Amino acid sequence: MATRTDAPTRREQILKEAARLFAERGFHGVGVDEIGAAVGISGPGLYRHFAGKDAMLAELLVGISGQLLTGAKRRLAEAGRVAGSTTGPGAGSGAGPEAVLDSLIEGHIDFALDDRPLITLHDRELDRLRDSDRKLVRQLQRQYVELWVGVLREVYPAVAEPSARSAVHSVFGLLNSTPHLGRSGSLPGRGATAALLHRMARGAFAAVAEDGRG
Amino acid sequence: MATRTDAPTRREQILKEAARLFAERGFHGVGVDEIGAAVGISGPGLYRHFAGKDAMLAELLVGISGQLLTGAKRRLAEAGRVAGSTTGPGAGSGAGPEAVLDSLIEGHIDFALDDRPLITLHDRELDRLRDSDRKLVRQLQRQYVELWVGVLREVYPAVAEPSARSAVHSVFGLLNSTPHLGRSGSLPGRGATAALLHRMARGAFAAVAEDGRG
DNA sequence: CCTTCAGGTTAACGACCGCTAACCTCCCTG
DNA sequence: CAGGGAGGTTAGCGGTCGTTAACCTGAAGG
Repeated sequence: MATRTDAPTRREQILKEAARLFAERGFHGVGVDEIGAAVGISGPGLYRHFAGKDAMLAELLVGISGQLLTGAKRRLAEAGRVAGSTTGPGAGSGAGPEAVLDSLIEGHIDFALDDRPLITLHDRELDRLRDSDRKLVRQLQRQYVELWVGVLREVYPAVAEPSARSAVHSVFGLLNSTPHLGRSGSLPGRGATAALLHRMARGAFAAVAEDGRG
Repeated sequence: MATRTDAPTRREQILKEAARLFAERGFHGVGVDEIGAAVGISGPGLYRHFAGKDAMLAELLVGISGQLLTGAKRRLAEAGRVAGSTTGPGAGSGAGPEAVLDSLIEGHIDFALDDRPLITLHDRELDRLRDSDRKLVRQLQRQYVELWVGVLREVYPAVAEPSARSAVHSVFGLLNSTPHLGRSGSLPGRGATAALLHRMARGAFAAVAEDGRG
């Protein structure tokens, strides 16, 4: 998460290209030879860096989920509040839950715009993992969702928990739609796109609250 | 689109099971033997009904896109208005564009809730098609999107066209999130889920209009 | 009763894929 | 200047997959 200035290592190159290829053609649709070719080496040379094709996917997916969760926790902490305590409502100290929600949305949008292949993989190739890895990824994802649900219900206390959870999943679907927004074509600049997505996410959440005790 | 009462033909069984399997494990992740086993026959027996595995996927994707577009056109026509004319604005006769938008949303939600595997395939396995089929599907999808964009801009005339198109894609992402909403688990009933999604879609669109000349 | 044909079956082929084995070649270090 | 490990290479094995070939069967029709 630290700002990197040095050149990317071979391992990172491989992961990046593998992510792009997996997103484009699916995990089973890409051969190890193609991944190797994408970084200038060929075929089995990858096995000097990874235990196998599965290991690349696992590292990608665990990395994505962990990065999302870590970023969200950091943003929640930066708001000067205490996260994760399930002890009950009313514990919020101050610093505007609305601002925290905005920060979460902003973070997710940044990720969706900067790492489109990863966001594609994230909800597409999960079932191709070994059981243990899949469980880990799902656990990280669940924590991420629950973190959002908690913040959302502080902003809109009237919304029941199942509705809040569904709403969060749906807004993820909205924010993760970036790969479909013109292949770097007509979209009116990154900033405008981010602003648009942010406004829509807030609008969708607000609509849940209007008569939203489901 | 007519209401069917007779038993499904073997071809339809195959398509349905293939859709489910493709959605679960990806096109390349499913073998023809599995598809055959899912309908009680085994392996190469499928070739009495389809030219090959690719043909099944093609028929599924073309069918989905066509069904969505046809349904949307019908709903637009049922509102007693004229569709598709690019001759300019101001041609709307009456019957509330808001109602048309609601009808489009309702139709898409019905599809997303009733045919989750298909909605998953729809934006996931498109690149596995032969060029001609892929072009056809993309053309149908584009018409569908443009139809939505037209209706949306009648409801919110201040929204610029690129913003409207992005907004439509994003709302599709929201509505298509149904596969992630609990594997038939805790979601509070089909009707409530549909209503929630509908409200969120409207809220997202409304938020585009608020200061939304992007 | 014979034919035909739709809709199956199993066997097998050829291609491809993930992975390993064996080998090579720098470059760094003592 | 050894030498050893990091990071490549090519050859090839074993398994899987899509597809075809050849054969079977039961029901419909004249």
